[in-house]
Amino acid sequence: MSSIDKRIYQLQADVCKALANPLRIEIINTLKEGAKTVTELVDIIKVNQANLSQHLAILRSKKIVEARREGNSVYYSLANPKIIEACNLLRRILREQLEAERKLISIK
Amino acid sequence: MSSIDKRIYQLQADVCKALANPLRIEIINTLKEGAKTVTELVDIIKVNQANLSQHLAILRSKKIVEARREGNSVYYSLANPKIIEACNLLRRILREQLEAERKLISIK
DNA sequence: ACCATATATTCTAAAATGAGAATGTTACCC
DNA sequence: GGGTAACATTCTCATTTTAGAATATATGGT
Repeated sequence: MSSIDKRIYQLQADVCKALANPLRIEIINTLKEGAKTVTELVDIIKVNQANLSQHLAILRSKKIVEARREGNSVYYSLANPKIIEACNLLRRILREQLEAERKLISIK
Repeated sequence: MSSIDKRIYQLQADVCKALANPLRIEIINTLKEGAKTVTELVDIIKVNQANLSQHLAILRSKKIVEARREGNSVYYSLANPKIIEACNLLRRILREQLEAERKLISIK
C-alpha cells in the first residue's frame, strides 16, 4: 500500500471521527439552514456553551465548518459542501434502513 | 427536534464512529475487491490477529461487514453496498481535496 | 479422542474523548 | 479605562477506545 493511501485512510478516519458524535451531527444539520452564531446554536441545540465551543473547535479543525467574526458574535457555517453531501447521503441511507427495519417489525 | 431525528443523529454518529479508524477504513477498502478470510486480511493489512478480530467485530456490530463461515475459515464481506457508496464518495472527495492542497503548495 | 489451525473473546494498561466548571479573551458600549 | 456580552480555552474526572498478550472456542484431519 502506498503512503498516499495511508494518508487518505488516516484523513478519512479523521473526518469520520469528527462526524462520530450526535451533537456534532446535529450542529451540521442545523447549519444546513444557514450560518448561525454560537448563542443561536446554544439556544437551538440546548447544550452548554463551553461544550458547544469544544465541538465547534473539532469541526473547525477538520475544516467541516468555518467561523467568521462579526462584531461581538461569531457566525459558524458549513465549510465544505461536498463533505456535507456525503454526510447527507449517509443520513438518507440510514433513514431508509431504519424505515425498512420498522416495516419488517410491523409485519412480524 | 423529533425523537426520530435524535435516533437518526445517534445512528449516524454510531456508523461514523465505526468508520473512524484508519485500520477499519483499510479493511473496508480491502473487502471491496471481494470476500476475504481473517488470515488473508492479516496478511494483507499486516496487523495482529486479535486486534483485527476486534475491529471486524465492531464493523459487524454496525452491519457494515458480514461474516460467513466456510469450514475452518470465516469469510468477511461488505454487508451494505449503500453505506459503502457513501464511504467511497467521502474518500473521493478527500482525495480531491488533498490533491488540490498539494497543487496549492506547489504554486507557492 | 487428540492435535493443529483459524478465529473470537477477555484482560490490561495507555491514550483519547466527553461533559461541565472555571477561567481567558475579544469586542462593544459607556 | 471599566463593565458586559459572546465566545474560547483549560482543567478535572469519568468513560471509552486501542493494541497486544493471554486465553477460549470452533472445525477439520488423523
